[in-house]
Amino acid sequence: MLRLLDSFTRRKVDFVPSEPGKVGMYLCGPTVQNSPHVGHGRSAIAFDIVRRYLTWSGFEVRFVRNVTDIDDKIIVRARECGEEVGAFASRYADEYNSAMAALGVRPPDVEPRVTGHIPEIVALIERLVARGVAYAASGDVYYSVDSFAAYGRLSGQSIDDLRAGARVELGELKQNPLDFALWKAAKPGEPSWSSPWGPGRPGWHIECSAMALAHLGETFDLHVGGKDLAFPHHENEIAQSVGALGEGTFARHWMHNGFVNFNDEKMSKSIGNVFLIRDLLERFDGETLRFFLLGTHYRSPISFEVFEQDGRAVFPGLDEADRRLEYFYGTLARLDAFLGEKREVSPGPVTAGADRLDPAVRAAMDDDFNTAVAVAELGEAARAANKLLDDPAGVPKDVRRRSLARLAHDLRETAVGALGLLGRPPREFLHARRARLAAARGIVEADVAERLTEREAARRAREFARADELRDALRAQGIEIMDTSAGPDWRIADA
RNA sequence: GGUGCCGUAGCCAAGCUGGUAAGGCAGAGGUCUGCAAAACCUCCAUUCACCGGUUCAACUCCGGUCGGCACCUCCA
Repeated sequence: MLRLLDSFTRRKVDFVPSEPGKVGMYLCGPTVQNSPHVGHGRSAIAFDIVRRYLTWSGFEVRFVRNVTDIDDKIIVRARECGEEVGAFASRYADEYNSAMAALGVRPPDVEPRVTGHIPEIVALIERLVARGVAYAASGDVYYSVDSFAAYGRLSGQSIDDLRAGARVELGELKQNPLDFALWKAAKPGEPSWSSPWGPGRPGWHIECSAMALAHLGETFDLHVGGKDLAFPHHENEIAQSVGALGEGTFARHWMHNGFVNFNDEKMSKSIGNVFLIRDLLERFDGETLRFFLLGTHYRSPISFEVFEQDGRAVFPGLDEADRRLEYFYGTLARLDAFLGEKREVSPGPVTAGADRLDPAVRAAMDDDFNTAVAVAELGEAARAANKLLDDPAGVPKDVRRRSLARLAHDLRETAVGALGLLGRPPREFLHARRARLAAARGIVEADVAERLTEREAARRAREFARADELRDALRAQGIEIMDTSAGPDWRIADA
């Protein structure tokens, strides 16, 4: 039974979708006004995992992730760039999607855009006005938080608490400083759509209500997003949706992911400690970033440590993740080499531990998507595989082969199904990694191959002194030679 | 001021509907190897910021203290 921590009730609950076997899920996607940073990646990956695991568990998931392609900042930024708003937003939406693809995030089933849902938004606002929970003022429309008794429940605050801390100056149009805009009257030169209140555009929160309702219906199972969206964004979404449709509508459960912190402080554009995904991708494989992020539970803050060494940024966590991924893919490569073409798992007994990965990963994921434990289980399985590969003593041949086939199969199956990891041919990852590290150190791969051949000749002639000399020379460059039964191979030594 | 989160070995990080500390990195020793590397094996927290309380039993529950972070304004 899958259990998840519902951030609305702050309790772990059994997850039972309203319609058996089917799940409707909404994630607040990006406001496309800038290049995506690690925090965007974490959120996208965290919920990609939720979606993947639900799907892998047999649910039919309808996953909606919107693109907010019109808002104040987009207008300002587009103007700064001298670009037309629509083209500007599209450009960043494309960048977002390609960055997420590099992180192994699968595209949503539906990717609605705000500008494609103006009629739905206007209709929802009209409904709120008709119900008396929203009011028009000089071409704007505001939501009256006082009309919604449950306002603040998601974020655990009362209207009074919020009002006390509100830093917003009381705009004369708002009846309560906490009231928020559903519709904003157009200022000269801004993109606008016609509405019963005159030309304008949607406020920040209404679009998610409208698009979620449009694509998932009046009630759906999961609404997810970053912790920072809980207030006011998600709070307002609830107010709008329940305000328009009544009690018991909208999201049944809420999930929020934690932040990525930089040296223990939240990444923030104003502090200037934001790490762009595209910059990190120049140095690390997208899968490495994903692996690193999955090492921490989605609700916990991730400390993204960075320090400078020899004038160059060093990311210890990413380096470690990269090395670990090399281990996993290396294990898969060994398994593939052993199994050859016959990789199917035959029925019959396997060694102790060779069949525990699948249930262990499911148990971990069933407990509020504990990816850290799932990854640890992957490690246990890889170790068991390597051990059996290294030391066949005492294990009947057929049992050994079957166990290794099972391990190879489950390693991939669970890693891909639950975590979106280890889905590539091992050689591809291994060679890409080596090439990347080699390039960073100015090592020419062809030169290494040449020296390796030279050393092999020396070894064959049993001129070990000469062979060792060549190896030491390569090691001085940070290259490690690995003599295997299939001939010499090499890797970049760990820093 | 209001609200919420966090503090587990040198570092990263699970566990927290109570029953006696997963995993990874680093480190030490070992197996394998012509020598190595990789891989594998063994060791590495009598203790979970601190102080009280509840309990037969607390890292896990309650109260308090200290320290850190976040939200209340745009933010994944």
